[in-house]
Amino acid sequence: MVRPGGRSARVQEAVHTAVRELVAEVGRDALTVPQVATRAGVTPSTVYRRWGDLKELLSDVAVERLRPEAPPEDLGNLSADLTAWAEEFLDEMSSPPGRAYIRDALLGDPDGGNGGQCSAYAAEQIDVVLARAADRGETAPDVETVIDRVVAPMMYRILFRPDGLDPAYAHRLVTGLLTAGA
Amino acid sequence: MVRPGGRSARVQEAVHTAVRELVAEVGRDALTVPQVATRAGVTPSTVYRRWGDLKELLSDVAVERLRPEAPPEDLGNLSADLTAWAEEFLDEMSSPPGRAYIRDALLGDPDGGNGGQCSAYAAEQIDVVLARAADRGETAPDVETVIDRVVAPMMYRILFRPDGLDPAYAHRLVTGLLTAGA
DNA sequence: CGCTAGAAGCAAGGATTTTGCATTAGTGTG
DNA sequence: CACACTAATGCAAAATCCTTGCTTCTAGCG
Repeated sequence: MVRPGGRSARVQEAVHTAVRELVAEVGRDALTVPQVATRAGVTPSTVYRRWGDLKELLSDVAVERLRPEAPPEDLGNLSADLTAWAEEFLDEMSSPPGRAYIRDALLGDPDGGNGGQCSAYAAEQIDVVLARAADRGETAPDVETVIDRVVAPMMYRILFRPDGLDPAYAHRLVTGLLTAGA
Repeated sequence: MVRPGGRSARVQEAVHTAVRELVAEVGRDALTVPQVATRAGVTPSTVYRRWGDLKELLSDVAVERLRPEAPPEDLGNLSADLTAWAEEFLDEMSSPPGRAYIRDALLGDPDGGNGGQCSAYAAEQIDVVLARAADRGETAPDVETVIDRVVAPMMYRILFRPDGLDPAYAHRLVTGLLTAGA
C-alpha cells in the first residue's frame, strides 16, 4: 500500500528541500546522503530505503525542478509562440544548472520513467501552443513532429555539444519546421 | 609527463577489460571499484587515483565501446547508405546495453568531453556517407543538418522515451530529410 | 648505468552503505 | 471513535567502500 500523505510526504518534502539547498551550498559533486539526511532531520537509512541511491534521489529532485511553472505565453500566432517557447526552453536547459538537472534526471533512472516525465512536460507545453494555433485556424504540425524537429535537436546539442548554443539556433529550428512544410 | 606506454597501458587495459567482464557478469548496478580492481589484479587505490570515481571509469569504458568499428557500408546511393547507417545506429543504441553506455558516457563527464566524443564519432560516420554522395554527384545535405534531422531525434527518443522504437522510425527520418528538401 | 619523476602498492583511518529489530504513525474497518 | 494492520521511520552495529600518506617500482632520459 502506498502512502502519499502524512509523514511520508513531509519527509519527501524535507529531503528534497535539503538536496536543493545543499546543491546550492556545497555543490553537486560534494553532496552525500548522510549530509542530506542530517539537513532534512532524517536518518540516512530512511533515504537509502526510499531512494536507494544518491543518484536516484537527485533524479527525483531534478524532475520536479524541470516541471514547467506556467503555460507558454500567447503572442498571437503559432510562429511567435513556438519561437518564444523554444528560445526560453533552450536558454533554461542549456545553462549549467539546467544541464545538470537534465543529466541527473536521466542518470538515476532505473526504469526510464523520469526521462519520460521530462519529455511529457515538453510535450504538454507544445500541445498548448499547437491547440491555440488550431483554434485560430492556423495549420500546425504534429506534436511528435515538433519534438523531432525542435526539441530533439536542442536537447542533443545540450547533452552532447554544450558549446556554441544561442537563441538563434532555436529560432532557426522553428522557422525551418514551419516554412519547409511539416 | 604522460606515460602512454609500459605498465600504465597494461593497467588501463586490464581495468577496462575487468569492467566489461564484470558488467556482463554481475550487472552495472552491482559494480564496485574494489571488485574491478581485484579482477584486474590491481589495488583499489590505483583505480581511484587514475579515474577518481566509478562513474568516470565507466564513462571511459563507454566511450571506447561506442567507437564505431568500421566505416558505414557503401550501398550505391545516399538514401540507401544513410538509411542503413541510421537503422544500425538506432538498433545498437536503443538496446539496453547501448542505452547504458550512452548514459555512462554522459554521466562521468566532468568537462563534457566524452559526450562530444560520441557526437564526433557519429559525425565522422555521416561525413563518410556524405562524401561518397558528393563523389557520385548526388546533392547531399550538410552534416549538421543530418545530425539535427536524423541523429538528434533518434537519440532523444532513446534517452527520453525508450519505448516503441523500431527501424521504420530511422527510415522515416531519413526519407523525411532527403525528400522534403534539406 | 644511474637519475628522475610519474605510477602503483600497501595499510591505516574515516566515511558511507547495508541490515535487523524496535517504534511510530497513516489507513481502513467495525 | 477505537482498534487492528501495515507501511515507513529511527536506531545502531556491521560490512563495505573511499581517502590518504608513505614506500616501492618502473619507464624515460642523459
